[in-house]
Amino acid sequence: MRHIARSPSDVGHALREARKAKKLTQKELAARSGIWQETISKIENGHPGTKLETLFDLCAALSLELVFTERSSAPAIEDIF
Amino acid sequence: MRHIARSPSDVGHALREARKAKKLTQKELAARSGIWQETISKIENGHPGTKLETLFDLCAALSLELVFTERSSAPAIEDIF
DNA sequence: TGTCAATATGATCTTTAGAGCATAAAGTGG
DNA sequence: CCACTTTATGCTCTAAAGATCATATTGACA
Repeated sequence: MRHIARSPSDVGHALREARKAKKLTQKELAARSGIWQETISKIENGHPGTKLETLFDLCAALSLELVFTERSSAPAIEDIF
Repeated sequence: MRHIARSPSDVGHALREARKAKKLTQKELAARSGIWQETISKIENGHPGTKLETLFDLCAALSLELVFTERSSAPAIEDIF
């Protein structure tokens, strides 16, 4: 799993893909992360204003990490391998 | 440039390193990103609650992108090459 | 060490995320 | 179709981010 994100809605997309890849429901992820299912739904759908703390709680529960890199010229939202 | 971030303060660290690598002052970055110098200072120092919108504004101004990946077992905060 | 740039801190104010709860809508399998 | 699960939406309330300005502190260097 590897997703490039350049906007909050990309983040929502990446989180949803990661969650699905691990076959978790929002409810299960909520239980693991401490973030409410309703909030997860909103984040996955790109609602504005998500805080970094919330993001990292979800990342931890999904065993994800964020890597900052120089911006590539490659296409944005899509998955890369 | 490549930084792993697993917490908001890692993000602050990564942003500061990226800004310095590009030889920009907080003031210059503020002008480019639309985020206030005071706010940049707080983010770099790990003040809580930074929003994704703010982060991406800074990333855009620094030509950075975020990549979500499976968590490695490698050491956390440090830079990797 | 004096000056100016760079960064940090601190206060106020406005806006809003997210908790928390209820419930609607959408999916899905029998 | 129906019942159940999953996801989305909507509400109120409270805590807090970030804009904004003012100022303190730190850092560079001539």
